[in-house]
Amino acid sequence: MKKTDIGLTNKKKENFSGWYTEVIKKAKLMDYSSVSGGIVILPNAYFVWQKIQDFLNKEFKKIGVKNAYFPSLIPESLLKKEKQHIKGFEPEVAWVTEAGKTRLSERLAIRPTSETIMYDSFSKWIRSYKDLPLKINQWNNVVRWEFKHPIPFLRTREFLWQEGHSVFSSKEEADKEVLEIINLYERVYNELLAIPVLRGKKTENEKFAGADYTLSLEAILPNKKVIQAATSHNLGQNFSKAFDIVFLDKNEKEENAWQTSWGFSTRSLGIMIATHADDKGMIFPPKVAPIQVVIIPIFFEGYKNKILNVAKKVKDKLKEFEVFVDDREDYSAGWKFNEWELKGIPLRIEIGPNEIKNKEVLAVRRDNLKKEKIKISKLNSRVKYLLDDIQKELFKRAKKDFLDSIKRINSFNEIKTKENFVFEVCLCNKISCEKKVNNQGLKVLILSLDKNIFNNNCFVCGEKSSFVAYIGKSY
RNA sequence: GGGGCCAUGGGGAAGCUUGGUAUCCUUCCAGGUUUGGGACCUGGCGUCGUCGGUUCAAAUCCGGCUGGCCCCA
Repeated sequence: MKKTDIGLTNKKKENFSGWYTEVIKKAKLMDYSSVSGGIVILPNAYFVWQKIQDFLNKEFKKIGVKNAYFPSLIPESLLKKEKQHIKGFEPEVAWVTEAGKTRLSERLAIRPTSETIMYDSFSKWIRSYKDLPLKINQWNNVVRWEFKHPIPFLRTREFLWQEGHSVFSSKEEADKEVLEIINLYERVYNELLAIPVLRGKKTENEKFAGADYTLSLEAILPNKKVIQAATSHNLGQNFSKAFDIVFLDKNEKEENAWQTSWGFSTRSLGIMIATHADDKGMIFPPKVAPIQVVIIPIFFEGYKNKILNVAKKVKDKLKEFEVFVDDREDYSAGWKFNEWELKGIPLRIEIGPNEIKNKEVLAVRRDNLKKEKIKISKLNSRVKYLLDDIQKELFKRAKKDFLDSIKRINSFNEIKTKENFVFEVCLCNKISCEKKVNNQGLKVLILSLDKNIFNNNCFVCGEKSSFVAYIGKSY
């Protein structure tokens, strides 16, 4: 076979969108459906989504968030109750107008987000301060009919997410929660997906329609475009006024409740793929890999059964990991190596006659293709170490690209006036500064900016501190 | 919002200008020899996104629709 036929035809650095599409198709992460902007999320990608769900559900439980489910159709009258909200979403709402041959008396929106339908219920449920706080989350799909061309995972007209909605009796509690949630989302990116993100606040033009303010995470794609990675909104009393969510406080006084809403979507899968995959194909961070270790028996005449037996034993030793034995006999070993590299499995273990002789296996890591012989007696602990190390290495690599990108974006010199902002990053110690990656990158950015334009007060603590914003080219 | 490109078997391409019933690579299926970086032999499946028009005849020409991609605001 010709060398050019091996692996991907597009290069990550030369043709990002061609490369991205090729990776997700060939690694079997998604398939196109016959609805424009609607994709099929295939099992390998959906596995990652389930890992994210597991993580978030566990954390939600700790802070008293409960899962529930609300209808996907929202009556027009409800959707229009909060003025800023409908103004922001109206252009991209899809409507149901008929059932069978009957025209509906009121058209129904397919939810672009669920504030309105949920808060209609909340107003019935909440009577007293004793009913608060109320924290409800739902895992669902939403439809936002964007007219920009869809990009699998990154911009689709239907996507999966979780949307959390909390109601509090004071502004302070709401302020505290939006920050707490954005920190939680950052942990999903850092700890599970091994992706660095910037944390900050959206500008007035970019904030959620109907919110007082929006905190967000922004990631940077390999093509240097900035992309919103998750958001957490403080809704103030805007919706509680529109939906009449009132409670009696301890002094028997009626008061409007304070609300927040926050979401994390399957766009994160696209950011993960774009960040870690390379010119050989996908690379899964080990913590979310559908298969963490693939075992490839190398068959030789007379050794077949022996090798299969050892492969089985090795698999049993690695019970705590997701392991797959590729014992297909009609594919050559080389073919399998390439296929599993394309699919992004973090660690490959080869077992052949040499290994059997020496009671060891040959391990090859996907991130740098380094090979290493491991004694079978030490297998479990070494595999654990290697998977951890791959996770760390991917994060380290992503951070390096992240900083390079920030320098590049900075050099674009597109930021001239405050009106161009989409996003502000606070350098206040209380929020972002424990992350060295943010510090370093932003220092570079800030040096070349006009400090008179960019100085501001911290949006959380109110102290004088520097804000930085960039537009780059955002998705 | 404005402009451009593309659609041929599971994947990738040629054929289209000048209409004559489709070719190559790969995959897939069956059998056999193989397996340490995409093995080989033999045989086999598969019909031009979709709807309509022109024509004796359409992958090819014309129009609508659907889907995909890119660039600029």
